[in-house]
Amino acid sequence: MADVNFVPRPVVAPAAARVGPADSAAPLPDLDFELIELMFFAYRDFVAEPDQTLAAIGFGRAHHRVLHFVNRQPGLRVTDLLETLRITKQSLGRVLKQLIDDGYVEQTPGAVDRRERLLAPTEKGRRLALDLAGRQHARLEAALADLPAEGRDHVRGFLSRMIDPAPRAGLVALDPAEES
Amino acid sequence: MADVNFVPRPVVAPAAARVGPADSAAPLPDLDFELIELMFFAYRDFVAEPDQTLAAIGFGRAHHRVLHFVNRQPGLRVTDLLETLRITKQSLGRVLKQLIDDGYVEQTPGAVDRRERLLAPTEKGRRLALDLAGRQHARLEAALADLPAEGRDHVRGFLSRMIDPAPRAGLVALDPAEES
DNA sequence: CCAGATAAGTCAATATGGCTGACGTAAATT
DNA sequence: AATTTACGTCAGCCATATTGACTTATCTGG
Repeated sequence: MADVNFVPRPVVAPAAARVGPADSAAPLPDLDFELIELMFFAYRDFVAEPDQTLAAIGFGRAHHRVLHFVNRQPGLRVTDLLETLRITKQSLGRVLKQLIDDGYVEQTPGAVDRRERLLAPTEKGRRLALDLAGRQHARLEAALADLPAEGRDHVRGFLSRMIDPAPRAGLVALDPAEES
Repeated sequence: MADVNFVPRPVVAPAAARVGPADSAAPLPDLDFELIELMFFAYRDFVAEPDQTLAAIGFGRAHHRVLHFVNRQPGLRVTDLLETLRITKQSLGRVLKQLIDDGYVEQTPGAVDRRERLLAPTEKGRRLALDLAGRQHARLEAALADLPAEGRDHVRGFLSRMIDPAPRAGLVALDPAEES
């Protein structure tokens, strides 16, 4: 067990067999390199399919992320999106403009605060977002299919705990020296 | 259950509460958006820490990947690395050159095939690779800590099955029409 | 032994998606 | 009335990826 389905790399040959003296016998620390690599390969293949679909219509991964969250939370503000994605206004501006110009996302002024531009997917945008999400969902489902019921919760819990807690917006300003 | 530790987004307000008419009641297909987002946030935070360390010495994520696999399989060839990372020779070239120039990676001509340049980390390279891997390992361990013994296997199996099978190098040339 | 394949490196151009810094404008808040 | 906030935009920089073309050294099969 432990390397259940591990196929990613070419694994051409033991590699170390090609070097002569490089067998430096330094006791490698007990790190789970394999799990680290699983994260890398899993994420890479997780986004590969959407990437292809997007490339065909002149979009990239950045457009996907924006469209995804706009579709998930219609009516969200630009600022919300910036915080969610943790990118700058300028970076967002570029891709958002394209999404709007190409008719995937709509902007409407906020009803209560008219400075806000609330974002929502158009029907076209919703279709694309759901198409992309559908592929990713299918892949996730396939990977979860063999697991027992608790397995799904384990995976979900694991991923949740890999996430840094959201930076508490207001409360950070306190200088530790000020504590006295 | 199901949203065990889900904290990522700012979640400023229900969002839909700000739009008036946008409640288009279209029956959203039954996709696990939350899990899709967990993948996104988990991976983002998984690489964030290494990214910071690397930025301090003028390296980026690309250097991390190269150094990681060189450290993992000392003596591997440039070609192996290209296949593992699925990038082009030119992309690799730039990054690899920097790693060599800065003394993190060494090249030695293959003993049997002298065209090959076998890659191995220097002591300095090994230290950096292990430092980065150590942080990622710690984060993974923390996320796995709460799980029961089988939980770890579930996570591992899930990630493994998220990976596309390696393209069988030689066997692809067969045109289906040629089958007859 | 030589022709051709292979391993690696390199030059040049291009695209994407991040970033900083500096401004501008409209609307809300104090 | 002054300030802050939400958003947009111009300009430039950097990292990382791409394609295409070419060179050099070396290995391998006929």
